[in-house]
Amino acid sequence: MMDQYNPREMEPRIQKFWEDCSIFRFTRDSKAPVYSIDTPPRTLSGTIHMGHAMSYSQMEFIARYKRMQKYNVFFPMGFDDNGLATERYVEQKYNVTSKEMSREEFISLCLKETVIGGRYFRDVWTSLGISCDWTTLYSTIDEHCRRVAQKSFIELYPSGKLERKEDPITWCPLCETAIAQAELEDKTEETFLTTIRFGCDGVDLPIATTRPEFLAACVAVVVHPEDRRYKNLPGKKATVPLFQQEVPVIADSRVDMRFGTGIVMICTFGDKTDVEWWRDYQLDTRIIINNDGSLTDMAGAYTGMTLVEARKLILKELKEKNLIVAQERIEHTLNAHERCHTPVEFIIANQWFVKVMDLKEELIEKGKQIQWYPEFMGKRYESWVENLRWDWCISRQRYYGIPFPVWYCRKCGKIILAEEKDLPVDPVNDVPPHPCECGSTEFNPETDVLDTWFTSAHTPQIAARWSEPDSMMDELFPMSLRSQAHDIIRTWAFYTIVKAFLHHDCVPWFNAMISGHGLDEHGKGMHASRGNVVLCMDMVKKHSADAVRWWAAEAKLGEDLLFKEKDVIKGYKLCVKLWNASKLVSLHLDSKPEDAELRDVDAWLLGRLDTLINEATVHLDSYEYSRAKNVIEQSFWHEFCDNYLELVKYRLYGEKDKAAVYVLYYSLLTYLKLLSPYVAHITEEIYQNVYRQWEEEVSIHVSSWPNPFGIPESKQGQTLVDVIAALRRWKSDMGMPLNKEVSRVKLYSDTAIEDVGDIKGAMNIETVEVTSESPAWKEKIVKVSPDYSAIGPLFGRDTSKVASLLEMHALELEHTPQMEKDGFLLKREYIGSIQKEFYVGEKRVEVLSAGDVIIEVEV
RNA sequence: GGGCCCAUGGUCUAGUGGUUAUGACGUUGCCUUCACGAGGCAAAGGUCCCGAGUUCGAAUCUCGGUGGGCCCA
Repeated sequence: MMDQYNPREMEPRIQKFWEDCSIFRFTRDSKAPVYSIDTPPRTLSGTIHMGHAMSYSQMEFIARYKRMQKYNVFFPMGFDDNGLATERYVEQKYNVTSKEMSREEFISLCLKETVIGGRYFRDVWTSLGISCDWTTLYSTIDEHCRRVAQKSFIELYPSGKLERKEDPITWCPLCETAIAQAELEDKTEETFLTTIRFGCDGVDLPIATTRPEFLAACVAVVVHPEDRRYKNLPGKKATVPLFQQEVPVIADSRVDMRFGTGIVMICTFGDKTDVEWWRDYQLDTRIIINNDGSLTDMAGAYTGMTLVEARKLILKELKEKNLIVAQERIEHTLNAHERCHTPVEFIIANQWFVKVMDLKEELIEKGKQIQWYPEFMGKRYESWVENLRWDWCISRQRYYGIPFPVWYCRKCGKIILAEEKDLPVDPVNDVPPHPCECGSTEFNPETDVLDTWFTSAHTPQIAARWSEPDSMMDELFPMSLRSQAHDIIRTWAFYTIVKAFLHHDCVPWFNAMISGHGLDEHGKGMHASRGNVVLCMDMVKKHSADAVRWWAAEAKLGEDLLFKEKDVIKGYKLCVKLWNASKLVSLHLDSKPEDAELRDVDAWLLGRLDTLINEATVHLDSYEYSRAKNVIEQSFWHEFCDNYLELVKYRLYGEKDKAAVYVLYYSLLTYLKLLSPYVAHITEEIYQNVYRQWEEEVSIHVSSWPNPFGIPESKQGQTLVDVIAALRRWKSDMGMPLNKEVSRVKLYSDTAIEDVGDIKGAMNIETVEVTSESPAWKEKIVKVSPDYSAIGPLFGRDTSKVASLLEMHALELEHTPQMEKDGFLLKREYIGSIQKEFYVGEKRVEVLSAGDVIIEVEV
C-alpha cells in the first residue's frame, strides 16, 4: 500500500488534488461561521526567499487549523504590484529610469513585469502548499483596486479628511517623489561636525553643523534660553558666513546645550526639526534644493551643483577665509528612503495629505480594540501613533500607480472630483464629469499618483469586493485576522486601521498575528545585495515543501528565525518517521475497526492523546503554532513511535488484537490531523492511502479537528510503559535484540500491577512476577573505584593502602558515613563509584528501576 | 537619549513560584531487532548573564546593573 516516501512525486500531485477538489474555496452560501484572514500582498521583488516562506507558512497553519474546526475560511491572496516597489524593481531589472521614457511606455513595462511576477508568486506559493483561495486573487493595480482607492479618495475629501497644501514634505531625491514618515528608515553615517564662525554684533559666533552646504538656506540660529554663554544673544541678528544673510537669533528650550557649541543653525530644510522650528517661528523660506537634489539659484555661486559638490567647495572656501573653528568626526543618524536607502531631503511642494495628526487618540483607541498576538506588538502600534509628527502625505510624483481622481480648474483653481460611477478614472486621459462652477471647461489633470499604501491599506475591503455587485463586506468585514510581520506595523497595519476608521468607523480586524523575520544563518536579513538569499523554491525542491513548512513552524510567534539548512532537514526526517510509522500501522489495518476492550497501555496512549489534543488546541487558538508543534512532535515521536508502537507490535503478529488495531487506527489518524496544518502534503497522502477508504471526508484538511477520546490518563498504563522502557534500555545496553527471550522478571512495586501481559509480550519474557515485598538480594561488590582526587592529597604514600581498605569496607560505608580502620579515617565520600552484583540464592540477577518499580531480571 | 523585546550545556530552545531544568543539533560510545540507520539506546556537557529584594521556596516575581536585538528620536 505504501512504499517509499517520495515528496518530489507526491507533493505536486497532492497540490493538484487540492486544486481539483477546490477544497480551499470560500463558500458564500455556507452556514458555517466565517473565519477571514487579511493576507499580506507581496510586492514585486523577483524572489520569494525563506523569510517570506516563513511568514506565509505561519498564517497558513492557522488557515488549515480553522478549516478543520469547520470554519468557512476565507484565505485570499493578492499582489501589491502597484507603486514604487515595482518601479524600482523594473528600473533595476532593465537598467532604465522611468523618466527617460514616456509615461505610457513605462507603465506598460511595469504591467508586463506584474504579470510575470504574479505567475512566479503563484508557482512558489502553490509549491509550498499555501492553501489560499486563488479565485480571490487581486493585484493592487487591477481595475477593482483602482476603483477602491479612488472611491476612498472621493469619499474622504468631502468629509474634510484630506487636504491639499503647499507644505514641507519628505523628499527622496533619487526617486524624485514625496514620501511619508512611515517610509523612512534610520541610517547611521559617519560625517564631520564642522564648527563655523558666524558673526553677531561684530563678534564671532561659532556654530557646529553637519551640513555646511546648507549655509545658503540658513534662516535663523537658536540657543537654549538658559544657556549662560549666550544670554544676551536672542533678539539680535546673526550674519551667515559666505552668503551674508542676516538671520534672527532665537531662544528655544529644545536646543541641546551639550551638542556642538550649543547653537543650532536652522535651514529650510536640513532636517525634520528645521521644519518644526520654521513652522513655530514662521521663519523665512530659502529653498536651495531642486527636486533632483541639485542646487537652486538661491545657492548663489553654487547653483546647479549637487549637494556633495557644493559641500566640498563651501568647506574649502570657509577654510580659505579662516571661518572654520574646528572639525571632528562624528556618527549621526539620518533618515533615508526605505525603498532605495537614499538620504531624504525636505522641500516645499503642493501635496495631498490624509489628516491623521488630529486623529491620534481615536487611532490608539482602535488599536486597543484589536487583540494583538503577541500582545506587546500592540504597544509598537501605539507608540508609532503617539510619535507621529506629520500628516500622511499620499502624493507620489511617479508614473506607475493609481491616479488621483482629481482635476483642477485652470481658471479658478477649484478642485473637481470624479464621480463614483465613473471610477476608475485617469484624469490625464479622461475629462471631469461636469464643468467647473465658474463655467470653465479647461482643466489640469492631477498627474501625481497615490501612495501605494493608500491602496493596500484597503486589503480587507479589496478582498471582500467592497462596493462591487458581488460584495461580501457583510460576511467578511471586519476580518477575523490580520497576519503580517512586525516591520510593517507602522505602515500596513497603521494605514489599514486609519482607513477602516475613516470609512467604516470600526477596526479592520479583530485579531492581529505578528510574525518575526526569517533571517540568514548569521541573523542578517536576506537581501540580494548581501548575497545571502536562500530561495524558497530551492529548498522545496531539495527537501520538500513539508520540510520547509516544518522549519517555519519552529519560529515562536513574533520571533525571528535563522535559516539553517539542517533545520529543514529535521522537517524531512519527521516526514520519513511519520511515513514509516504509518506504513507499520497500515500493514495491520484491513477494515475500519470497531470498539474493543482496551488494555492499560491502550488507555495510556489515548489518555496522553487527550492531553495533547487539549494542549495543541489551546496553543493554536492563541496563534501559538510553534508551541502546538512542539507538543505534537514530542508526543508523536516519543510516546507513539518509541513507546506505544514498540510495545504493541507483539499483539499484531499472528492473530491481531482488536484493541491494538482500534487504538492504532484512531491514534495515528489523530496524529495525522494534528500534524496536517504543518506537514500538509504527507498527511494528506497517508490519509488518502490509508484512511480515505473508511473515512468520509474527501481530504484530511476538511476533516474535523480531533476531539478528545474522553479517556483519562492511565497511571497503570504509565507504569507499564515505564517498566517496558526500562527493560528496553537494558536490552539495548546488553546489546540484545529487543525480541531476545528473557526467562524471568520480578517486579517489586507498592502499587499493584494487575496485568503484566504487555510486559511479557512486548519484551518476550516467559514469566513475570509481581510482589509488594521488599527485595532481599545478596549484594556482592564487584568493583570499588575510590575517588583518588579526594584521597590522594589526603593520604599521600598511604593512598593505595586506603584504596584497598575502602574496597574492603565499601558495604559497611554504605550504612555508616565514616569509620576508622587500621588507623585511617575512611569516609563514604572517598568512594567514587561501586559496581555491585545482586544474587537471589546462587543466581545472579540484574536490577533496574522504573519510577517506583524495581525490576529484577534473571540473566 | 526614549520605548519595546531578549539573555537557560558548544549552538538553538522548552520551561510564568516546588521538575532529577525540556528537547533538538553537534560530540562520543554501543546496536543493523520483522515501520524507520534520515533509526534506536546510552554518555559527556549547565555558576539557568550579574547583584539585591519578595517568599518556607526563584530559571520563573520585583528592583538595579551588564550584554544583545528591534523600533523611534
